[in-house]
Amino acid sequence: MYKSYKQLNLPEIDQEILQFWENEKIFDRSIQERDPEKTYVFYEGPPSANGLPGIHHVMARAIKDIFCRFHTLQGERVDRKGGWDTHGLPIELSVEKELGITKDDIGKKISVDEYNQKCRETVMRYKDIWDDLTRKMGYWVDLDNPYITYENSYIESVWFLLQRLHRKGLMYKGYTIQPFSPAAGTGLSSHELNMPGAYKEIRDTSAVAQFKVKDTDNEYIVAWTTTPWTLPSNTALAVGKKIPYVKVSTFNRYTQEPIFVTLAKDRLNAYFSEAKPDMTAADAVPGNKPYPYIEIVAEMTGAELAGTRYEQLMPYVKPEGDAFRVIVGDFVSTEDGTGIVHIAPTFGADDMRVAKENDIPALLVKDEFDNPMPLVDRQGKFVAEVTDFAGRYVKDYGQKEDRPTDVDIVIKLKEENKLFHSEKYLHSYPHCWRTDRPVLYYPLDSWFVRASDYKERMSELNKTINWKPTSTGEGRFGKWLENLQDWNLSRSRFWGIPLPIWRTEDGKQELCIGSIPELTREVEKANKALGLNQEVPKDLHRPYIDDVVLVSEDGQAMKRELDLIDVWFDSGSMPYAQWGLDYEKLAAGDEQPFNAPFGQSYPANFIAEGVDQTRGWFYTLHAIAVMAYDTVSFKNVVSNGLVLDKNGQKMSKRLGNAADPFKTLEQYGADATRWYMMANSDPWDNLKFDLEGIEEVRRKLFGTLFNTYSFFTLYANIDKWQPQAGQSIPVADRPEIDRWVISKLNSLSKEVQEQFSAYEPTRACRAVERFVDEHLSNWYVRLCRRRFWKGEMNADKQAAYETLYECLVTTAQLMSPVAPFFSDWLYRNLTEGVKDDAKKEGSRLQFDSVHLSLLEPANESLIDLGLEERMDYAQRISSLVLSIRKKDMIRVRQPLQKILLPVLDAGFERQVEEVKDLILAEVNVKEIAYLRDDEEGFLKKRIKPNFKTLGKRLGKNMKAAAQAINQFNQDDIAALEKSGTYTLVVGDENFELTMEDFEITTEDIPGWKVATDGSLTVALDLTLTDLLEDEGMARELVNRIQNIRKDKNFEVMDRITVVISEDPTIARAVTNFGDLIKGEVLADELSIGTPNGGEAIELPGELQATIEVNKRS
RNA sequence: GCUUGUGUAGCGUAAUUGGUUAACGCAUCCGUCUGAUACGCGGAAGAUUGGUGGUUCGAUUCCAUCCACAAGCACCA
Repeated sequence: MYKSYKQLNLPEIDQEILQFWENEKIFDRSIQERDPEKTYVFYEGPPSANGLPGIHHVMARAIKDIFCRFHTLQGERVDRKGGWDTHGLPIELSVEKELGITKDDIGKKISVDEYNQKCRETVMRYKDIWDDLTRKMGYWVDLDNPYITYENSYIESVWFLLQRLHRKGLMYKGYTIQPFSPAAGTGLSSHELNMPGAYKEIRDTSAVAQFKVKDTDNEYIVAWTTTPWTLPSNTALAVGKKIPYVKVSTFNRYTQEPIFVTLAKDRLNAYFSEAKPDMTAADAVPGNKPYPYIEIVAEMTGAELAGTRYEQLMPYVKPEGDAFRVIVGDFVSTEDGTGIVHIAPTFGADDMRVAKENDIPALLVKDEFDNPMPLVDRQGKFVAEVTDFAGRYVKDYGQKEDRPTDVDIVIKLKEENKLFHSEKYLHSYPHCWRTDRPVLYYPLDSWFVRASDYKERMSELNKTINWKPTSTGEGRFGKWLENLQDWNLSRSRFWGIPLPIWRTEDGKQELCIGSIPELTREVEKANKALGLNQEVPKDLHRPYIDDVVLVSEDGQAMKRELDLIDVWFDSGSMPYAQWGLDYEKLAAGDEQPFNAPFGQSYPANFIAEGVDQTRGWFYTLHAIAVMAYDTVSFKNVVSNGLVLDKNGQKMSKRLGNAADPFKTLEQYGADATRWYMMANSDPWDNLKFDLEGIEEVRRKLFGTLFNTYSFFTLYANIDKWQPQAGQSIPVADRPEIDRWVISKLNSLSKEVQEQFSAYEPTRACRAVERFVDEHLSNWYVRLCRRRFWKGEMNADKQAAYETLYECLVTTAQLMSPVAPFFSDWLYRNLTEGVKDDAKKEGSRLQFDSVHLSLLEPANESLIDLGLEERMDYAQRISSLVLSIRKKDMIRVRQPLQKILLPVLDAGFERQVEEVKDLILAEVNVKEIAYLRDDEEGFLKKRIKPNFKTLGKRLGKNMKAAAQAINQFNQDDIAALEKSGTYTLVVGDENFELTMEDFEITTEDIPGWKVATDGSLTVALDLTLTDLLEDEGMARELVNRIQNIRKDKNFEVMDRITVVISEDPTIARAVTNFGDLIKGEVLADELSIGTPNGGEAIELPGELQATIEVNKRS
């Protein structure tokens, strides 16, 4: 017996199947039972269990799950090691928030030890919730043996990779400009700068300073800045190579002295009102108002201007090198300012870069340890050397001063005839999210990976990766690689992987450690040399590792560089670090000394994450693989889009529009949710997540399939039908419609397998939807219903059962990657009773779960495109007939005599003839007649040019040709059809056209009711004879009696007796079609008489009658 | 600001890669069928394919430009 259910309950199925999977260890078996030689490698990008999972995680993980399951289905072995990302800023932040401390307090209020302990506890806080989601959504990943990035074995593997890069000379310590918060005393990551609210609109004092050209009396180059405090550090001016500049004569508005100023021609109007040759000093007014200039005395391009030397603006400190030159910068624009940019290499990233390119020195002083430092210290104060402003904060850091330093600098410039213009300027400027104080761009020491050295190689190898969608790989990722900068590895934090570099005091000797054994050796060496008694710490994190002192070759003590590494390096190392180091291989000098099964699991066949990982995980995986081993680390990558709310807004807790993944799964089930996400749109498009869409999927796909299954079980249980090996009817011997649906099924199987192989889940899902709804349920089952419930078991019935059964089993397999629960439920219900036998025979029904089954390639020999075509005709012709009936209000139960079909071509008639019976039964018509063209002029035809074939040949004559062809009359068309060729004359050119250059359709059959669909035309004979009317009435009676049976809750197989009240029309119908009625409603007796009670019914023609239906005892 | 992507009926998506009635589903309205299916079927209404220009005999499709949305990267004088 097949299990039958009252109604579909997907969440209940989830529960049941989950239990089953766990009890029978199905996930484990789905890996263990596969050939270890045939692997499909998948990498799990580690989530952080520090935050709660959202609905977008369901999306991302559904994608991962689908392709892993699909490849399992194809017989491959897909190991799926889970992982946890345990380091990083968000974790530190949540710990600090909880403890109510700031970074400053670490080491003071709380020891680093305690702090890190707290991080370690916090990081797995939501692990249980994550595991719960993983389980409930049906994501199969190994959670029992995950890699965890804070474990020693992981850390030392990362060290090994770092050491490998170090040995290749790819790591260096350098000075770069980074966002820095003086108030908090820490550098900030771009992540922190992009926190909401970090950029604020503020009003700054801006200045246009006058830089005096060397060896002139009063010629100046003017440059604008919104940060006057950087002016003492100026060492160059940048211009645009092709930008035109002008030198104009005028007066200084503050000193009234005559001056010449150079600025971009495009910016002239920003500072001057007009040319006024008779201008006097009195015309130069203070304030913001532009005033005139006398005249343009010279014009030049930036390229010509470059090389000009000028005097230092604020000569507090002398530079070491060739400074104070005009140089060319690619970033210079004329959008605002003067088109000339003031360069202070210590306080701007562009500045530093362009200065380096032009050998411009930075302005530096020596700190107390004789190390170079900029003119502003780490607290944001000017150094002593900047005498006028020494000790003053450059920005507002809570000091109580009369005036901001910027204003005093401007005043000083004004007095010295060095200021051309000043005004308050409103702009957005980054602030430290913690202290709310402005950020400075400040040069900091950092460790870098020379990623830019591998720029070309990374691009090259990237081209071998299959990106979904390609635009992300070529565009977003490709462009990023083209402009690759060195990777800043340093993070001055506490909870993360420590940089394994030890240096001597002078920084001249350094050692990069690549494993715990190596560290042990070095510690022993140091102990001996320095007389210490150190041990390798049990935990490689700070602060323990900071205490380790190593020794250089010449006996100097070496201390660890205090930085941690960027957490992105952690996750990018997972292909190697998830397995840990194999010390034997390491000792043997293996270049890839990682534990098994590293060799079989590198590189990955497939990874998937959100697009936001393009420059995150996708990049770090790629960069590390290319730099360390000159390979790709993944061959296929799917980057999914965002999950937005149904209005296209980003989901956020704040807006309250975030969908709760648990509620969604609980209410709709995992399968409907997953299916909706895949079928609705390509996963790389943003998804407008709408619960109604899930409901629709539940109804249309799962509901339909459930009903199809219910239908099958209803009759299969009555007939006690089960598939039996060796007894099945060869497909070739089955009826047309069976062969058709089997053909469709194999076409589907082919399509679905192709699409999944090509990482196109949406296309695969839509193909399944179409098959289930349009073909299986609403054509095959609908037309075959009678075969299941009519009569005794015979070959035809047997064929019907087998066909439907095969369709259901294959469909379960095909949909199983996306809908793992329902498909398993379906597969198991179908195979439960036959599994034992199937095991003996080794058939595909033998498996304990659909996820252990093997999906065979589509059987192409069963695909019959001709058959599919004629069934398509049948569907369309039926639909057309029904539409004519509808138009003329003739109900389907009323039989009609004849359908008339104009013959399109010889093949058409043959095709339709094969499916004639199906059409006639479906639309309740007695016969089909074909109209050939013998009777000229009977059919009214329409002709259209075939643009596809003609367009190429005719080119611009196409328009004239189309016009000529559209004007063909019926005789022209007939002549063309007879000869098969036509000579088209356009202008003085002749074109020989053949039949395929035209599309001829039948437009009308005079005297008949006609409907058309594309090239198909159907006419219907609406004449009603008495006999037809009687049969129509008989069918009405069948319908009423069936309804009564149903109302009375009779069993499907119950026999009945029927008495109908007297009426001449009814009597005639009963006389002529009594046997038909009896057969349909399973009546042993049918009579006209006086019903004893019974049901009152209405019949067409406003006929009233009473029918008495009784069960036969 | 730069880069990338998206824009088709109220909503969600198609369109054989440049070929002529722009398709499907949901929702709405009207009608209808059913002994698996409150499901199906039939019909109606609903679109200047974001705007403008261009290439072409022909553009939803190619190009340019603008607009809107989203993301990424910058944010700097």
